Amino acid sequence: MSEPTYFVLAALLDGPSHGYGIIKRAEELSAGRVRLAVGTLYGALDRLAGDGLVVVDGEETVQGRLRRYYRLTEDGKLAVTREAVRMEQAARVVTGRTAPAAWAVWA
Amino acid sequence: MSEPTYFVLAALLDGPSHGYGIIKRAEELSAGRVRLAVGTLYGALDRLAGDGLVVVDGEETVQGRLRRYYRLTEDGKLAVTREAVRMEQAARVVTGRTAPAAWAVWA
DNA sequence: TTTCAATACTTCGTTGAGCGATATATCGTC
DNA sequence: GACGATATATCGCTCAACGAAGTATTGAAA
Repeated sequence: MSEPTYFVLAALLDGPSHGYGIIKRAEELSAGRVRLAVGTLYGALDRLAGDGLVVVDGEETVQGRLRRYYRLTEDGKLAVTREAVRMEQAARVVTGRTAPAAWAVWA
Repeated sequence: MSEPTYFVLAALLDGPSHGYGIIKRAEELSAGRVRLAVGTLYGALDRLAGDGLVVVDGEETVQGRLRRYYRLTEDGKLAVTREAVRMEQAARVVTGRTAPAAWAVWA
């Protein structure tokens, strides 16, 4: 899973959100580092919906603008959690050079 | 940086290695999870060499088989370390849900 | 008043990484 | 003699990322 896709899922952990809201939330969560391009976002949402990791959770019109809400499925929560663990382990390969094989015990 | 590329660099932290050795080392480091496809490996090495993150460190013929050694540059070491920190922070967004903004203080 | 930034979704086209497949070659084992 | 491990080169496909352009509303600033 790529970083943009990961942050789309992570942004939805706080509850359903719409496209633009996800972009803003991902930027917050990453301290400004991850700025999802619109093409990336909507492409990722379509893919994730196809994979059953998110579902459309209704639409709403606010001040003349359409909002389409997306919600994490249970599969989606599992996937993003597994991905976080995977990244943590991968990071430790480099950051934990003094005891590089420590995490491998539980893997 | 993608996971395959990251593990190519990580495999070289122990010292210079050749293509096939990198594949095996990456598999070890990831507890068997990361199996670099040959096309991925040599493509990544070319790219990384072009970016100055690795350099060719001599060739050797062992039992009739050519070995081309690659070595991490200082830039490469920096890049893989930065990448590890980035992944750790990204992982914490999900795993550290009880105090999600904790790391943002130092970021 | 009109222009600009923010909000909000759609779609197109390009780029490039990942990767399977194929080719070539040696060596040891079964 | 066939197969698996070791070892590199290269082609071509697929798909994610992403910039860009299009459409549309609202509010603030100039």
